[in-house]
Amino acid sequence: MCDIGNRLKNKGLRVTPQRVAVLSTLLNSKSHPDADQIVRVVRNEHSNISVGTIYHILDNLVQKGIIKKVQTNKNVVRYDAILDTHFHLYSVQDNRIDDYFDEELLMMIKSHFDKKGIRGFELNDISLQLIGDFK
Amino acid sequence: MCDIGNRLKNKGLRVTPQRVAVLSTLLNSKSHPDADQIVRVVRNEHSNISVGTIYHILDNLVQKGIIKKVQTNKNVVRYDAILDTHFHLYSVQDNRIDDYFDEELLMMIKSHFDKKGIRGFELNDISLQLIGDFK
DNA sequence: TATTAGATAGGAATTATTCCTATCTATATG
DNA sequence: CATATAGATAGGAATAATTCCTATCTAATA
Repeated sequence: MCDIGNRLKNKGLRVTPQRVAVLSTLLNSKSHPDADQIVRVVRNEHSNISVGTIYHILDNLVQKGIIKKVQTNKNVVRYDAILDTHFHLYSVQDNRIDDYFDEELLMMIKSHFDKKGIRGFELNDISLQLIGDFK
Repeated sequence: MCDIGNRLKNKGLRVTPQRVAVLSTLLNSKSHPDADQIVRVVRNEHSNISVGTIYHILDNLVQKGIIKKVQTNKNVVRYDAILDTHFHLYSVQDNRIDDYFDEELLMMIKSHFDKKGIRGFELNDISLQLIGDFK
């Protein structure tokens, strides 16, 4: 059984062609697509998969911690198949979100909070967007 | 002329009761409301201000740099009247977003990027969300 | 291979936002 | 202070993103 099947099975989700199609589409995408973009790619290959199902599957995958939602300031939700904490380069102009891995910065921020913490708040995850323009 | 009037005028926006109501509502709010919440508060006092106008005004204010949009992973846009770069405590459970000011951390991150930069990317702003739970 | 809990298709419903245009008004100017 | 007008608003229709509904289907267990 392929890796994608295992990811589903390990979290107690049945392995269906629809879920495999959605998850592999997201794994193959570098651009943090929204649901509509995922729908278009998935239905290119499997024209019979319904839109509602794709939304439903994306929810499943988020609930089970197999994928994550990406923060935006638009009224669309975008998705990310990379679970390890990492950062995002966010270009407003071309609506593009790229991954940005910076282990040094991540350690710096983590140790900052390990030391001082935040009164009244239990920190679980860090989401850093670097806003600017690609050149 | 009050401070709110000046904020508008300085950016070349006419001072109208509608704009004053929207901006002062946002300034008085600590919770980074979405448009619908702003609509409800504004129309509590001024029941004749139309919903479309409030959306339009929020856009104006963002365009002119008088307010900012806040990143979320829902399909609603939320707003922030504080312009200085600061961070957000983000609780998924109760859908609450609080401000978090941490000058030390901000300086740390800024100087990190002053030193090393990001190849192929011009950095303009930093958006950091601290995800967890209030206790 | 039969059973069934869980998944999907397809479309309707809902929610958030944008668009449209006739009417109105803040403000610059005489 | 009266007025002209560029810009703003009201109200509702239109669009976009997502969720909901339910009859049907199927992966996986025994």
